[in-house]
Amino acid sequence: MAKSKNKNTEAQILNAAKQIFQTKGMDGARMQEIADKAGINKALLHYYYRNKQLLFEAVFKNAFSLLAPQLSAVLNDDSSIENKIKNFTSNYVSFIIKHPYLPNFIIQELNRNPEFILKLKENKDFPNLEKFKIQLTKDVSDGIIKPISAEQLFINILALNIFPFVAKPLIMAFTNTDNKSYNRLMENRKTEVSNFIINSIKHT
Amino acid sequence: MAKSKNKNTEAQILNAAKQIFQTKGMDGARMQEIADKAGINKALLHYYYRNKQLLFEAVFKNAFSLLAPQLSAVLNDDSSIENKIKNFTSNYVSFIIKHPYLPNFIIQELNRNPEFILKLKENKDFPNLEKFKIQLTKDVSDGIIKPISAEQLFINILALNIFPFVAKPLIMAFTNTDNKSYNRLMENRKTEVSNFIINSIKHT
DNA sequence: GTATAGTTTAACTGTTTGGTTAATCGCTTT
DNA sequence: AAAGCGATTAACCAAACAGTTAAACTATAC
Repeated sequence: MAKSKNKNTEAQILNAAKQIFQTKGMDGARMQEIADKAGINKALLHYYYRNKQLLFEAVFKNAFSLLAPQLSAVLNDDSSIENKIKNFTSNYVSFIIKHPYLPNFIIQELNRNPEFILKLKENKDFPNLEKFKIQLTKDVSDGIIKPISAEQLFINILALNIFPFVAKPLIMAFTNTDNKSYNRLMENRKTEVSNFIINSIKHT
Repeated sequence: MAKSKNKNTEAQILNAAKQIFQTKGMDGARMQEIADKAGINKALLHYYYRNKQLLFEAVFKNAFSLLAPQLSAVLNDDSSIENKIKNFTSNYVSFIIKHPYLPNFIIQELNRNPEFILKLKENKDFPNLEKFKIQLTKDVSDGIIKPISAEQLFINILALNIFPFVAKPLIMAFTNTDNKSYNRLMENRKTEVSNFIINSIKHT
């Protein structure tokens, strides 16, 4: 079984590392805990991934490669701005439910080490605003959409969708909600948020 | 000089701890590094604050006590909803410039330890939505503002204002901006964001 | 069946880290 | 001037930690 276990253990390690790193961060994670969660010896971690930093980077890149396509969808598909916003908003909530710790993990670790994103930017799949910018400029000059820069609109879309999950404990406290009703709030946002954005930018 | 230095060192420690904890987080911070930054011996940290956890809590509570009044302003002053949004949005950007690491620090540490907010909720100054809710309900039934729940609107206000600072490295990469032009973007948001919100919710 | 090569482990190492201790310093009081 | 006391330090300690090593295990090739 040894050789067939090969790929299996490697994936098991990555999966365990994902759980630990995404909840505790690079500094809070312990190699021993990852090994325990993967059900293997600690030395085996170093056999597959040479050290903590490399294991972390594998997890981080993997996480980012899940998030990036979600964003690229808003920026590069061929539908109208209005539809892009609608689709992204409803899809993103579903996406997050599958990967609840992901956005916070990425944001937290990028703040700890901002140079890290330079490596990611070299990738050709890295989200790019150009197409979105052209489309928006056209819609604005056509009078479909009120004047707004692509950067500001993009920031607003990200903010309204991502922030409620990143700041979940804080917002739960302010709004006095438990987990169940918070999830209901988030479920409502699938349509609330896109209406909110479109209301704001669409010419009447 | 010893007794006069008393209050001075305690504040120096808290200040150094603030800088280290807010940039590196609880797990990434080192007691030695805090001592060095405060210009004192490591044992003196334990003399004033018994251990790392208590020193951290002092820093955290201090940070939260700066943020809370900013939020309470939106919720409890007597101006119109429109003015609240305008004021908060422009004030918040100025506030952040003075305390750039603060929102991220609070969000990050609350995610690491969500039970921590329970202690804070006991405080009577803890931001409360009740007044805001009543005001909004009235404005909605008076036809001044389009139907929206207080929770959703409050989340939107926080998201649009706070997220760009929390996710700064990520957004800088997506929008291809350096520090200078990012700050310009943020400066523009002082008016952009409040217009964006008011456009969306105000009845025409 | 045994040599080979990749996989896995137990045990170990060196260093970092939070925290302690006992001594010293310097001001104030008497 | 010396006793008293809070503030400060150097030196130390035990635990936790990332990483290493050398041996054992297991499937396959010959």
